[in-house]
Amino acid sequence: MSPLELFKALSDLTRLQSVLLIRQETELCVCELMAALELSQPKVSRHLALLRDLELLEAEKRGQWVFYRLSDQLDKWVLNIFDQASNEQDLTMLSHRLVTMGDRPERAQQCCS
Amino acid sequence: MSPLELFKALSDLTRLQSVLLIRQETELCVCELMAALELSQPKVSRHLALLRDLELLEAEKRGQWVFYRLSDQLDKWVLNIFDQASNEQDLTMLSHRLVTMGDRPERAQQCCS
DNA sequence: AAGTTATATATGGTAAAACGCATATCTGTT
DNA sequence: AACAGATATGCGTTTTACCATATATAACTT
Repeated sequence: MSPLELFKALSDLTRLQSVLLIRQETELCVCELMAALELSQPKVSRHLALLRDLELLEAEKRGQWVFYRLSDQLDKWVLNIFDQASNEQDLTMLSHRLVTMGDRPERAQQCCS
Repeated sequence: MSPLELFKALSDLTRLQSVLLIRQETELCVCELMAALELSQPKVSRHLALLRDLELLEAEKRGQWVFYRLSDQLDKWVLNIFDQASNEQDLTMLSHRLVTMGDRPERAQQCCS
């Protein structure tokens, strides 16, 4: 992954929002991103496939859903750039649509204190 | 300047190299960038104009030359992203072509200790 | 003033990216 | 088995980005 490849990957609003929202939420499935971004399924799926091919995202199929999360291979400089962008990019509207969406897939508890 | 606008600006190799080389050299004129990047004059000029319109670069005409440098209005997060990219982008070949180019415009001394 | 150098921009062509729609696949359900 | 939901992909179209060439402008030189 070169800086140029990263900047190309993030130079589309759908992909930028997808990456930053996934980073914030740890993982999201396609239907959750459809709801948050208010976009069609093929459009979301195609952009996620592109990010997966670049190894920015990893996909895991669980039942009928495919969950995407940040690759655990990401270099620090990539994560630093995500951080800088996150501080400038407002995700509150997207998060809100996530919380209020219907039929959100349930997930195992991340924490059991 | 939004993250999306910045990533679009940096998602082209000519623009990415121009910005990082200008950042390293403080300022460069069009003919120096032509020599360093080995590109045609209209190509360099057009990409610099785009970066200037986005207010990433400032242009100053001095005699027959136009010198470009980073805008002094840049937010910290933008500079941080430049830093992260600089660490990953090799500019040694470009710097070398700068040093060895013929008819390089002379500049006032930056320092007079 | 005529020529040369440095830079900017207009134009038209080409290639890449993104899109919408249709469809295929896979999983779970009745 | 039939159906419904979730995801991926094939395909034709549109949009966008980039480029090369030509030309315009400004400054310096002789």
